[in-house]
Amino acid sequence: MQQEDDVLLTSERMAGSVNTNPVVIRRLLGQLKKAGLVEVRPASGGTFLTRQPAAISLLDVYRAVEVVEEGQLFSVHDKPLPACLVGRNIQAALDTTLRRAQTAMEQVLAGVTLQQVTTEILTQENLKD
Amino acid sequence: MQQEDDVLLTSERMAGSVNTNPVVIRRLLGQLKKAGLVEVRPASGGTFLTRQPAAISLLDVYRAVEVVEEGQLFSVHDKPLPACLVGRNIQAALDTTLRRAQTAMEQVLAGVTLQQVTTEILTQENLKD
DNA sequence: TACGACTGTAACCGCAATAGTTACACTAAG
DNA sequence: CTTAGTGTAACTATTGCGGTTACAGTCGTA
Repeated sequence: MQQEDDVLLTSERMAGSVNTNPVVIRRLLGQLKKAGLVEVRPASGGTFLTRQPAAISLLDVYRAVEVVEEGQLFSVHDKPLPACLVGRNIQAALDTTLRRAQTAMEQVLAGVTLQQVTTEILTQENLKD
Repeated sequence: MQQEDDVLLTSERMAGSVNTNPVVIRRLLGQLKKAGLVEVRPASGGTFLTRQPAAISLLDVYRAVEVVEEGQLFSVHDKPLPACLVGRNIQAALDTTLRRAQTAMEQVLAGVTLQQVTTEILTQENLKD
């Protein structure tokens, strides 16, 4: 994996590449690191994947940057009137459905790897013009 | 459908029931109306479903209040560097996958009706204590 | 061992989205 | 025509987040 011979991949370079600030990149990198997807060299820079791109799914990334808490893609009104029949039970009534919906979405992400995405990008490029 | 004999369902009542402001309710009702899900009596109040609860899916509601544009549950970085291979193509490369993920989620919502939800709520209530 | 390059993170600003609120014109049932 | 309720504009407050600055921590390297 480690591309030492390649050019050094610092947060600064990445930030420049997507028109943003290095700190934003480092924050994201921190999440990816916490999730064990990347390894970061503190001193003389450089970030590397800890696994083969074919072994990392979009769900891994999605979870890592926690677009949404493990819990709930959908969040439900959290201050219902206890006196209300609906307020008391709607959360539970909706819960399994919403959870299933979220899972269905995540399973699609789980089925696509970084490898596939990069391959796709290159394919796109060849089809240009 | 019309429950004339029942108590009048004004935005004020609904707001009180969920601890919010009548205007917030009216805004939501406006979206549901635009989607053709409800009918609202302008003068002496009252809101009614235009279809049987069994004929309204959670997806209908979800779409009506447009939690997310028809287009994209996921939005991708929109100002890529044209000079960058990845920037140029990642959107297209990810597009079909993300669309499939969103559709998978929506299909689950499409499979559940308001009827089922209300039934579920009542069931929950009976299981209490 | 000291230097320099880079990461990790706190702190702050600014912007956008949205709930909440007030106000008021519009509508229709009685 | 009166009155209760809707439709909507306008404003405020709050929240979340990208962007930015600043600086301490880390570690290859001379």
